[in-house]
Amino acid sequence: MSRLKQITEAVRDAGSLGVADLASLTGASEMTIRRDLEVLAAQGVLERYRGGARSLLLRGSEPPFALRSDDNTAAKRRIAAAVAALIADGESVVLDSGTTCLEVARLLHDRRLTVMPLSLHAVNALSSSSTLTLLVPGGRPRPGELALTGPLALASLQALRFDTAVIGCCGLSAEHGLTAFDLEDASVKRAAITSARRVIAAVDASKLTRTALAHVVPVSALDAVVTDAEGDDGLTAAGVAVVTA
Amino acid sequence: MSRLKQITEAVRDAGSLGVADLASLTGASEMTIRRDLEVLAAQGVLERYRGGARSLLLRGSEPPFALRSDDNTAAKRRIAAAVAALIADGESVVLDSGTTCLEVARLLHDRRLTVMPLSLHAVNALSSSSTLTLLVPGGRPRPGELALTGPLALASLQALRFDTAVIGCCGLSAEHGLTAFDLEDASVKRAAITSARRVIAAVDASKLTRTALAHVVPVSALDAVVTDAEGDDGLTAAGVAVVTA
DNA sequence: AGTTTCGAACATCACTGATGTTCAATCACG
DNA sequence: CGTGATTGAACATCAGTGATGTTCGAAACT
Repeated sequence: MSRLKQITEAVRDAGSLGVADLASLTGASEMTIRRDLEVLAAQGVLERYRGGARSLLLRGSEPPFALRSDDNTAAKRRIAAAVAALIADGESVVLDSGTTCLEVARLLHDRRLTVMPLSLHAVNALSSSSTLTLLVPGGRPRPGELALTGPLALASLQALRFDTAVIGCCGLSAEHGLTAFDLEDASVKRAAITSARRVIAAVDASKLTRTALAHVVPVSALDAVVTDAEGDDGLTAAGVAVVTA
Repeated sequence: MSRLKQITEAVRDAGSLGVADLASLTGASEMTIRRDLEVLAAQGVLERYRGGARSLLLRGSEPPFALRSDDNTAAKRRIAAAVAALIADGESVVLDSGTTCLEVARLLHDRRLTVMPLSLHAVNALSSSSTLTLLVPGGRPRPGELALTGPLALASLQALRFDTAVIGCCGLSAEHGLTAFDLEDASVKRAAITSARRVIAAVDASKLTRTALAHVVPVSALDAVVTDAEGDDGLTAAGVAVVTA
């Protein structure tokens, strides 16, 4: 686990912690801890005060992109590979924001497809491809996440029709459907789903036990769920094809 | 001058050249030349054949972004600084693609503004800013240049009104107005100009003696031209404020 | 006023990317 | 079909960059 994440979690669990505590916890020097706190404060994870820092992470909010991106990479890669295998050459694909979908983007780099990613991270991963047609939606990028949101993003999606939408999420259950932490994200996801003929949700196991604030769609709107979990949680019963990566 | 540019120009001037020639010209090993040719071929600058490469650069086309970006940086920085000084805090700005405008973007990073850049390079330069409101237009990024074009870009621009447009170009003269190499770019520039109350053109000296294929607007559509050249070329007579950086 | 904390500046180190060298495989041409 | 030139993969080397630690003067609490 990276030191940044270690600090984030220690501060979150304790509410607030001193620089010296964090230094002895991580084994790094106090100067390094201060530099880390500066980075995390810039990301909005915590707030510094003289001598330490206090957490700003609320329950129900999401840790920032940079800290999630190397979480569980193995599972994400497997899920992404399974998703990529479901996509046929020549298709047009809208690709959601989030770390799992970013892995999907990397796998699509040399494919022959039309892709519209909903986050600038994925746009950057794909912008050097010479084989695929890249479409950028408009919008206001959310800091850190770089997910495109707002009326421009919705308008871009409404103007187009895709063969497939690949959607990530923060929570998924047969009961509560697909949920997201951010309200704006939720409406973008919904617009993406509406614009696509087929909807694939890419969901790692941890999301299947979680429900987030914003409801996006019921599971009946999904055609397939790709996950690394064993349990099914009633998804098949709801008429969704579950693919285990 | 970078070795890549040296190779590009030597091949362009000779039509085609051998690997050994390029190695002795640049002082690098043949292996390095081969790797360079691979890069340049991927950018569409030239075409490789066994033993050498032949140029693909047509007269009237533009060398790729990566080769222009560290050309004349001093002049670009000065122009960019003068442009940034013309923009007041709180304004909304649409920022054209191109290397000069990318320098402007870097200077706007910590300002309090609303900015919509028309190229992904500038988007990336600004996406880490916490002070400004960043808007991304939709569109299809042109390879290399990463300038956003097409109906989505036009729609994004038509949906908004800006205080200021900062426009780069490939050619500018009192007689032929503002011109660009790429037709799609030209319509995006025109849409940006139409959506803005005030139009500033950022133009280095080399552009003032050049005219490109696509006509964008006459000089009368410009409010100010920021340049590093001494000569005026009849711009002032056409009613444009000329700022010499 | 005294003590603690902070951050700028420099030193150090690991790592990445660029370049060169070697050599087996491939290609073009006679 | 053979021969010599050309290519690119693999490894070695080196410089530049980024991360970390140390020091020390300045700033902030008590």
